[in-house]
Amino acid sequence: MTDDPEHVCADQESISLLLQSIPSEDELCRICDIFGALQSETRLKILFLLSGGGLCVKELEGALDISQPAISHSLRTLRQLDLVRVKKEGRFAVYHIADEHVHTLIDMCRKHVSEHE
Amino acid sequence: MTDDPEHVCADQESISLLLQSIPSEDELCRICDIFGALQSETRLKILFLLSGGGLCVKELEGALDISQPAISHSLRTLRQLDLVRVKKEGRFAVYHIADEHVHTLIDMCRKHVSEHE
DNA sequence: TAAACATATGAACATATGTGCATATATTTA
DNA sequence: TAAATATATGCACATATGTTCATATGTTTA
Repeated sequence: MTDDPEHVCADQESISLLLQSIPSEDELCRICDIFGALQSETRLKILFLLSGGGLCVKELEGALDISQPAISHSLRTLRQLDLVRVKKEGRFAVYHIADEHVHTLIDMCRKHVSEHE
Repeated sequence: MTDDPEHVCADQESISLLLQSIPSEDELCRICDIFGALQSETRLKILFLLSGGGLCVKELEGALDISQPAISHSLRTLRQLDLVRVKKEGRFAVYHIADEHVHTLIDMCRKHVSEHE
């Protein structure tokens, strides 16, 4: 015998209702892609570095022990999802965090890290 | 001729300094894994559904057009990263969002979605 | 205009990941 | 204890992803 009352499954109607409250396939897909882009040490490092201010590819190359093409590929991924933006300055391509959303996300990560001792 | 002053690359010292401000490899790895878990329509749907309250596997199965084993696999992934937790209630395994961090994350997604019209 | 520099891209390969199927485990009910 | 129910797991396969190498593009300087 158990103290806990047994769980009562919701009927199909309530479940259908629940389903309506979640984002559409399209929206989920987009969210997915964004998280996918963040599932990469390289791209996370880039975002953390850029969160301090704009940097060109050369600087990122100096900071990260990763080849230039690999960095460019990562930047493209981040660019395509509008997580970073480029501005051409002379011969350099200066990348920066796209907007406050992304800044918030990075801050969130920092907090998460610091809270886990 | 251009109005913009050309970008000036930071020297290696400043770059080394920048590097110190980003999370350690270990922490990055953990963040990576979390985002990795979120890069899945199935797992995102599960999280959105659970954000309304605890649900057992059976209910998730009724809501999602996905096989029971696939759902269990997804739940395991989420469990291992402590994004969801289980509580056994009789013969049911009731899953719920692990903590406020995760709730915040899901809310963030909802906001993101609603702000992009 | 040639050379040097900064960045981007494409193809290819190795590895990671998700899903289905079969099946194992655990709990409850008869 | 047998049968039914609820969930978990292992394996295998198809697909997705990241990285490297070679090379293309674009910009500046000599």
